[in-house]
Amino acid sequence: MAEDTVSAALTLKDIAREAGVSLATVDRVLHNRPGVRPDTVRRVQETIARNSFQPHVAAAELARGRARRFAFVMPLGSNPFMQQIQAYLSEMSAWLSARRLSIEMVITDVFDPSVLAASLEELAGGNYDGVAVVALDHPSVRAAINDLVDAGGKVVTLVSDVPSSRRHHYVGIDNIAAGRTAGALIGRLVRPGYGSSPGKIAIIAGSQSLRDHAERIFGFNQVMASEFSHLDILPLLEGRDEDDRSEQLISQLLGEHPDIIGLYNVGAGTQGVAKALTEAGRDKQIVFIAHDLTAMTRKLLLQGTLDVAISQNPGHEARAAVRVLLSLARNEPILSEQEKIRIDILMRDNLP
Amino acid sequence: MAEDTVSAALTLKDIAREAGVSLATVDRVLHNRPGVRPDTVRRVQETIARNSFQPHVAAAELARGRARRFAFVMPLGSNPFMQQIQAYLSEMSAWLSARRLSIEMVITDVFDPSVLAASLEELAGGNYDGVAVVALDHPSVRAAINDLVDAGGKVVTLVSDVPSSRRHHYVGIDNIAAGRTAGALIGRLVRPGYGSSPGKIAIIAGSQSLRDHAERIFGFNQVMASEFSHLDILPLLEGRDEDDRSEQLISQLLGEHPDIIGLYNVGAGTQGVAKALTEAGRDKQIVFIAHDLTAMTRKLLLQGTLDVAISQNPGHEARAAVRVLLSLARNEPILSEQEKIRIDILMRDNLP
DNA sequence: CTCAAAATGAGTTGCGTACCTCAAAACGCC
DNA sequence: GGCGTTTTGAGGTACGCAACTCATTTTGAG
Repeated sequence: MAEDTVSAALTLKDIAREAGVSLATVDRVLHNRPGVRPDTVRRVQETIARNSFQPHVAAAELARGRARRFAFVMPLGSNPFMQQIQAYLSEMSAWLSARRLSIEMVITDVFDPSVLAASLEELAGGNYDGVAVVALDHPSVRAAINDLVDAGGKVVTLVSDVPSSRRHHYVGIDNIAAGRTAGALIGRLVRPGYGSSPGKIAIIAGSQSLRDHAERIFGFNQVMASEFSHLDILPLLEGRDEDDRSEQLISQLLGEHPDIIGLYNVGAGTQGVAKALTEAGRDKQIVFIAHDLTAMTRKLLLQGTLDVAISQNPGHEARAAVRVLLSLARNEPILSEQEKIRIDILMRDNLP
Repeated sequence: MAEDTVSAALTLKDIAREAGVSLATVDRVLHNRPGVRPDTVRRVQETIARNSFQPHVAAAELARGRARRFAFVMPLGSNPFMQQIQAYLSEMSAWLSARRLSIEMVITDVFDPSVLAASLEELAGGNYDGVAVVALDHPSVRAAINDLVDAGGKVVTLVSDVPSSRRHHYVGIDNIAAGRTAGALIGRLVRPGYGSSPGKIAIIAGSQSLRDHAERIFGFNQVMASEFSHLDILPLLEGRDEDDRSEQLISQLLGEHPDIIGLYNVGAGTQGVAKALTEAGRDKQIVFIAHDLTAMTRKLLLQGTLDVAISQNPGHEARAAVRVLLSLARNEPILSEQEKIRIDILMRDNLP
């Protein structure tokens, strides 16, 4: 009887007692505040580790008072994937407000390095606890990100990374692997040509100068060269992610090459490409692979025009970015397995 | 100046003032405690809704004092998928203890309805806040689940569902869709036979009486019949999820049928199946699809023996189960998009 | 040994909610 | 109008930690 070792959760007070110091000292150690001898710091940390003590997040959150503010820097325009991410962020509003978190959207031209860098520099004075940014990889953007980090904020790159910066985390996929996946699928799904040619593969992107597109193209070519070298890859077309232009380019290409058996659309403009395929009456013969799951690609998958959609889950990216920022702000470990974004292969039968 | 509408977060006190009642009454309404006139209840709820007030979860968590206890009822034996789920749960220990949550594992024979039901009934007296269970669909199990629910606990079925029970949530995949996905992939990846036959497809499962296996087989056959009727599906083999037995069955089958072009393993025993394929020297010619990502299936994918692994993410299932139980216990809404388990198509190039 | 600087102890306050008690007010019924 | 019951108000305590102040002790340099 009496006070037995009831395995009730330990508190800071218990740690203080066991380490033979006062609560104030434990607090100083826990928050890296100055004025504690290295020796004492070690003793306290050891006590914490020995008991695998974890501060009660609810208590910590309540005590700190002020709410946390995050900023999301997202691109202008009507990119459906980006809009989906924003929609999922809005969907979290109840979750966020119950935790006294606020998110501010900063819509800017992320494709202009100087504009993006300026937007980021502006945030540096805003006293944000964290920033998520769809980042273009450019020296001035890198510098702006590093400034944010130096100002004490946490920075997460979203969808598009700046590996050379000191950002804390990247939430997005490996686009080279995505391109490889597209290549492997095209190579394995196409049926050998009926005529003399073994079959040609067409590829269209928004622009080669977009980093994610370039990486996908690189991965795609890698696989085609090494594993499907018998297939004939046609020169890359650039559709600028526009439906009309893409449709026109593909229509013309289909006219010139009656022996196309596979088609990979690296970027947007899928609706235009699909239209060209359908109007040429060749949507069932040509294996068509594109990116992202939208209402439109879903429809195309169900009707068989599109064979595979390679996608990254926008909801997952939105939530992962928020969770990572929150964990970073709390100095909590990140569940890296949970936050890793996968390359989803979506076909008609495994549509979510 | 003066008190302007600073958009500081509202508190219960603000709600009480605005509704013209005391804190105690708001508290009674918020927790469905008796002793409040219906009229007043409505007025308070309207005030809460109008301001879209969300109680501060951290404060609520701190105030309630006692920690939450969850139980996970998992199967005996060495099923690697189940062991992965358990491993991911262990990995969350820091996350859990920082939130004063505890998880107790209850290992039992989930394939024996009476044993499973008994284990569940035992938990009903344990005063758990929530239970996650890998559930066999059987009347006595259903009754036990309903008892848990009646006792006030939250119940989540994991991996395997009991739709007819009053469980609050199911965390797992649609196995019919998984089977359909396997069928569509086999049908599209195989190369037409070289001889007279268009090619035969072999299928092996653990047992037809396992619900998840039966559902996958159903989905597989559905797709094969409707879309790939030119392919010849061989009679189902039952390998009891054992490597040795599966290897033997497949070896024999390969000997009898030189024109097999596709092979689908519905359950476990993938290592045995792969061995039979390799030893017959036909692993590169036959399209092989199996389930789940383990160290072994990963190796088989990389070396090309296995063409596709269809999987559900065990880490996601583990975390989703915990999060759903926690949200249910807090009477918080569930982010259903987040908790939905997807059917992953894994090939060599999109391995996580 | 002296003294200033560094390190530590002791204590307070507040965060927003849950949960409880007790008294007071309002209500419904006869 | 009186009575018992129901509803409401007012208030307190506790949860574990952050953040702060101020007094006291320890330390190291000269």
